[in-house]
Amino acid sequence: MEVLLMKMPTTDADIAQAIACHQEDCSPEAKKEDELESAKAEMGEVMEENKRLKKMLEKIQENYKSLQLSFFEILQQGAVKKSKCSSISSDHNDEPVVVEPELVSLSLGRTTPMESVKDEKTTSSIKSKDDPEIKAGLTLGLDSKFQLSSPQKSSEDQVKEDDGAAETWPPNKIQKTTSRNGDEDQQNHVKRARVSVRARCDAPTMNDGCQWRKYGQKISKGNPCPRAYYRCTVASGCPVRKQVQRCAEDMSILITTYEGNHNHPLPVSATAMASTTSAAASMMLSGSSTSQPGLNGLNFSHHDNSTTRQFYLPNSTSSSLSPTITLDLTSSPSPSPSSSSNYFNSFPTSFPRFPPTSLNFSSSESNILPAVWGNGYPGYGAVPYYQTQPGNSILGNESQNQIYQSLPGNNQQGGASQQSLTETLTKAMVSQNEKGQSSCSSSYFNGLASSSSQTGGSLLQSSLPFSILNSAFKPASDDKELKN
DNA sequence: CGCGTTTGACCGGCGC
DNA sequence: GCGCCGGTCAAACGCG
Repeated sequence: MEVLLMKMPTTDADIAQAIACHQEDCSPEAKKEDELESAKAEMGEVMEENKRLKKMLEKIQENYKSLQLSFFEILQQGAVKKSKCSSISSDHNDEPVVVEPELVSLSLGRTTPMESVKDEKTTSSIKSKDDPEIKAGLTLGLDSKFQLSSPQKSSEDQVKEDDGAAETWPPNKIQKTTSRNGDEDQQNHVKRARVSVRARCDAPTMNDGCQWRKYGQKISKGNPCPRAYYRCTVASGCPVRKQVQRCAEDMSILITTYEGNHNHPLPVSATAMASTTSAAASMMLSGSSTSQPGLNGLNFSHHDNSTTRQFYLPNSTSSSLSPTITLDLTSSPSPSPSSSSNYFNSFPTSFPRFPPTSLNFSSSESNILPAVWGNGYPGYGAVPYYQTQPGNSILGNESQNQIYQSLPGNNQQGGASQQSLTETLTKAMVSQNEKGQSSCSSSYFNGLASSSSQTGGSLLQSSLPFSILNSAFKPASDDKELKN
């Protein structure tokens, strides 16, 4: 690949030289014709090489997509597995070990494991024949997948999860009237995960592809900016809610907190955020089911002592009962690092089971994600929806996944954002996986904050800025989308 | 007129 | 028990 790419300018230069010689030379006509012929032949070769390169790029992109999908499946399955495993083996049993799957994994618009396995098998078997590098990447993903996945079991969990999500989120009044078991109800509340995303965004709210309806606004203590409450209106009974608030430190930073599982198929453009938050929530909850940080290789507090570039919600919307994971997608540190550091250090640390977890994916060079979320879409209606019967969430997600996979390489904005979003998370986590750590997904967090200093020969380098990934694995058309 | 937003009231959890 | 605070409800309002 690189050899071919390197070859291109030289051949072009050769052609130019030949043409120049052809123009300057005043030799007999026979010689001219010979040179002309040779130039034409070289042109033909270059064109063939171009075609081959295009094909290779397409293949690489397709394989990359399939790898991404499979990776998220691995994460989610691993999360469920881990939670079950830890709930059984944990000696911290001051609460019932029965952890309902829907509260362990925040699955926003993900696909069914079975379907994904099929896709993975077919795509990889077809496409990984010729290129050894691609093959290596695929086998990497497939190996880990086959080690981790237990499709049938997971799909059962999936069903429970989707069903349970709609039941557990209704307002407290309904919860109390429908549930007679107060402890169980409270456990549900305890295990509900939140994923908050910090991103620079000028718009009042991040455009994440879903439809939201505002149902309330509050001035919260400690932040002059009001907090807005939104409810997902893609489906009538969707339990997903989000809170949007500007950061008190930096008004340009928008903090969006997602809560709950979508019980309906998502718009294509919404799967990016959904899969990202889903994976993040799954990972954290898989770890948080073990009650002590540091157990099973899980060390959330690792971040607390590391860099000052991670932030927690200044006045976190989460009570001490709700695990919250923060995805910091801001491109630069706070304008006043010292003050912000102090400020966030003063954030209450009274998280008995769920210390707030921060993922810092920010890069000094990459400001892609906020741009995509904030301005990437002209509007909700701009991206085609996949309409299906409400309530049949699994079928809907499968179909949606098929649509997502069938997106052409030069596809819509949704595809571009999906790549940039998922690449962000994937890259950070794949780098952890390739370090040979345990298959439990929570271990992906280990050393994440210091991942920028890690080196290695992995396909997806964690030290690479995301923009490099995007430019390297995307067709030119996607780059155009990102610039918009 | 329908839909979405605004905003004050209300409710429940939690700390003192 | 009381007050504070976060979260939600629902009537009023505005806009297309």
